Amino acid sequence: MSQLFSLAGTCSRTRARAGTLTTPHGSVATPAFMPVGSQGTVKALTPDDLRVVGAGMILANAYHLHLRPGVEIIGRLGGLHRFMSWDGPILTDSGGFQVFSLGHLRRVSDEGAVFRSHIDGSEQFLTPELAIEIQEKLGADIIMAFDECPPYGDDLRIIRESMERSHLWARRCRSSHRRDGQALFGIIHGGTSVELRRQSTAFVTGLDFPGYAIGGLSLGEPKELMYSIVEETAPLLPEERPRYLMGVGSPEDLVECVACGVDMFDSALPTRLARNGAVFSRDRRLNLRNARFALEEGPIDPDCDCSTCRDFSAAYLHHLFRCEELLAYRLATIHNLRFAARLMEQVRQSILDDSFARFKEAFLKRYQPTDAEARAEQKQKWLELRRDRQPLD
RNA sequence: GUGGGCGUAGCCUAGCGGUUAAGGCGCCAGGUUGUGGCCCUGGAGAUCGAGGGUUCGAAUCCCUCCGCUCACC
Repeated sequence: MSQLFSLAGTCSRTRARAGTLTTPHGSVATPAFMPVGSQGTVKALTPDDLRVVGAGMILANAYHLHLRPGVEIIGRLGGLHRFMSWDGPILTDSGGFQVFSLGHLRRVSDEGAVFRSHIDGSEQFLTPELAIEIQEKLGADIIMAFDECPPYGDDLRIIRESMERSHLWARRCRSSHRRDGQALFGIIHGGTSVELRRQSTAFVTGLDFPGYAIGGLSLGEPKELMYSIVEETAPLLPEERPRYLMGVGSPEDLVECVACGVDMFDSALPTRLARNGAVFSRDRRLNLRNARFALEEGPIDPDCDCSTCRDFSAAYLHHLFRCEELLAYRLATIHNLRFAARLMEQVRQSILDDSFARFKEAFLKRYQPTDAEARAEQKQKWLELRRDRQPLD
């Protein structure tokens, strides 16, 4: 397989990197945000829409597609790319996260996880080998190791046991993966413990994967805690391999974590928020359902170059959401994904110009993610937590 | 016209003698991070159709009126 990742530039004042991912279905400029399309569709959009908003790679999900329609069907229909008519790069998640978040967990052992389908309640058994087999049949360009994702708040002993199980599974994934032209990424675990993250990084990088993910974050921990773990973990990963932070995608998180040296991100947040009427703008997040938009003639973001902002007023989107019209989902999703893609483009350009540190400072100063009260609450939570956690690290 | 039923927040209802009238929808705001379009959390909003009476106490019981509705003429 040809070189998967190449560096194009680095920032002199932070750890930010710009690079290129090269896959059988095209190349992707990094840092990159990958929209989530679990069921073989980024909800409300067509592949043409995705190309227009500048989505490089998209993320599908082995768990969802295995339960429905099943990989046999997708295989007979020519694989996932052909099935969903998207000829760009695809990354599939193994389903580890879903087993532990969606499915009714029955039993987990070193062998694998027994759980109930969230669709029909049937009993399912997923092992590292099966997760790889499913992902090989789907045919994504990048696939993920099967891992365990313990909830935030578990104590250190449980996090360590879970991490060790993920390590065991990572080794089995590595040795059962056969398909050429498909890169298997290992996943670093260890919760919010810096020490466990170090151990996990040493173990997983020892298995020599073509790329590495930081998993088990963004599960309810305060943002500052997540940043500090990413800051400690990302630099330990091999410089010449791509680094993927799983499940992170708010604008401020993207900028913060690029600065720690992360190259790839995915998150349901931009698309999910869009379907609930929340959109990003240059200054802050907006809730289009708010009454104040009823007469707003301008676009939701005057700086945005997406088709939604070009053609429609905020007042019209407000109306569509009030009526629960289907077009609302599409227009808001187009905007949020364009916002994320454009943010990544600007970030990348500033890294290449070596002006990223200034860009980051200016962006974070202007962009207000949520309202002040909610942020203060988060900060308080973090301070209390830091007090309680002192003995652990 | 006669007899019955019903009038409780913008809408639909619960409460049928006992603190401060409850809930759903809607409305006003928050939240949402390896996606179920769901969901969660706050908030505002009611002279209980009007007037009179009984009672320590009435949305609740009685009387009159008004409005809606059904049946019979």
